[in-house]
Amino acid sequence: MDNKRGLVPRKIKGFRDIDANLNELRWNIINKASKVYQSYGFEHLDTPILEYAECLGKYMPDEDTVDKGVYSFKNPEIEPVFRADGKRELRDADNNVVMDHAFLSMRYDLTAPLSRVYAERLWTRAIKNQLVEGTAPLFRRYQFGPVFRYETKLDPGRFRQFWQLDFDTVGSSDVASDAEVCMILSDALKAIGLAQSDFKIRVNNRKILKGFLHGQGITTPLQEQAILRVIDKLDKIGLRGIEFELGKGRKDKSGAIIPGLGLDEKMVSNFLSFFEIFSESDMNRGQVIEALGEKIGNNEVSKEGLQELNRINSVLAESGLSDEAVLFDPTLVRGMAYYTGPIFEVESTQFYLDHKGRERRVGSICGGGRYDGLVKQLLGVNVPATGASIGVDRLAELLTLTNRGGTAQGPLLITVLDKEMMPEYQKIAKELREGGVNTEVYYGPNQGFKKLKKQLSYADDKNCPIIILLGSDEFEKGVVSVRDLKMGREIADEVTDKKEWRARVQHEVSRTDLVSFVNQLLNK
RNA sequence: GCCGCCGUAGCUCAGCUGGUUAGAGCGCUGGUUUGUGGAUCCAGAGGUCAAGGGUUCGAAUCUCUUCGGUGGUACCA
Repeated sequence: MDNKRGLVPRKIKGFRDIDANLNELRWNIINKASKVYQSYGFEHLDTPILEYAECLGKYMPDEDTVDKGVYSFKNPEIEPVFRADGKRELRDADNNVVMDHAFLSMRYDLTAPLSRVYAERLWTRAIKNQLVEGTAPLFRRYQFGPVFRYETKLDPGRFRQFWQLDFDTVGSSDVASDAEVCMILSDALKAIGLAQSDFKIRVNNRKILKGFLHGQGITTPLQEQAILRVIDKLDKIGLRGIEFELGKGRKDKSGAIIPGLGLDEKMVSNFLSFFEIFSESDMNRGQVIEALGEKIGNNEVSKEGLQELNRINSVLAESGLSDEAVLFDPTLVRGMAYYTGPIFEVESTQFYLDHKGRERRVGSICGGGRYDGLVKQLLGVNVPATGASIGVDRLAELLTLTNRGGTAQGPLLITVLDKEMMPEYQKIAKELREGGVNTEVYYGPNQGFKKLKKQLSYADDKNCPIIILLGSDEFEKGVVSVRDLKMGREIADEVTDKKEWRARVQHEVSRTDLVSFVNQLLNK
């Protein structure tokens, strides 16, 4: 029996190949957004794909395997191990430095590497206790690139490698910088090509909810998390669903039983009365602030949160961001536990039809918030930070699904009618490239007169704007046949006659005028 | 992770109350056209019916397990 392991070319589950069209879309998103980020003063930072697992804020995995959604493995080289205070290497009984293999992780977002970079720069000051809260330097950077998560269930549109496009401000506790996050997101999405009506930026402040929960006697982080998680589902399951999940639990339409948190009825009704006026309301930002003021009473944390919202509102108002563009939504939660203040989410308002004709939506395309405690794990000091991230792949998917993806433009193609004329083809190609035209000479099989058709379909598949035909006929006349495929595609529906079609798109051009003629066609 | 549905050619699917050589459309290859897109017409290649076990004289069809997909649900630093 043949028990040798075989080789099959295949892609790892949850990863994907990106074709020319998607790449064009992706880079268009990145370039447009980056320009906006730069215009606000953010600098471009890149960090490695791999980091020490401990620096990413995850627990040390005990085996070299995927741990809690993070791809990790043991570094093949050995390095000194540090003492708990981080100031020195750990020593063994003989006073030798302890060496070991560190665990490395692939980054699961761009925020954790940012805090590593920031903390690394301040490290010497921190261990000398020279770092005082409130004096940490300002650092603003943007970053994009792939991040990796080991997802166990791969829903459509959810991948194990995907791109993020982040911008963050570290070192400012002023919530005006949170208002700025909204401005940047709005500018960036518009630069990418979305209309104002295509998206809504929703804003909330964790402090308001937190204070309210405290007022209700919810104090442990675990309880808090559980309740926030339920509230997060409001727009999905509605007030009734929230009522059941906070209380006794419920059965969903598939028959699955969702256990409830078992809060008592009094508390549940308090929650409901807090949220009901905000669920599906069309209050403007000022009205939400007013309504919240009545709801939160004297709770200090909530009041602080409300004041912050107020400040954000006044900045937004002066920045021309309307109540339609940015709205305050006290029911917004967001999953991540590390957010400490204002939180943001950008929701696409677009619907699309899936292949079975069902109406669907892409949902959240950006997210972010203030995370004043993130660097603390590394430096022991709170450093304020806020920022947001555009989900590049989500957004690309949205643009594709709503037919705004576009097709990547191919090069001009020089067909090969006669192999003997290859030097001439190369010469023309060189001239065209020097004239600024992307030019490909056909190298595939099917060269020659008889196989021209194959070369033409190749050009078609590659979305080439122009093809050039040069055989002995043309050569003797000192001309080149130039076919405008781009125009050909445009008139294909109205012109059905083959000969007429060819007459309209194909031109004989003198060899000497070729480059300028081609450029004329391309710039038309 | 849990529950439901599904898994037949590169793609979309038909065939399934078990019965001889498993079909279609699109795509692909060649021809129609010894130098011209899409179209037309003709021909051809391509499948151990997801994998493995069971029931049976006989399984794409029934059954079990695994894997993969999908719709919910949970999780999402």
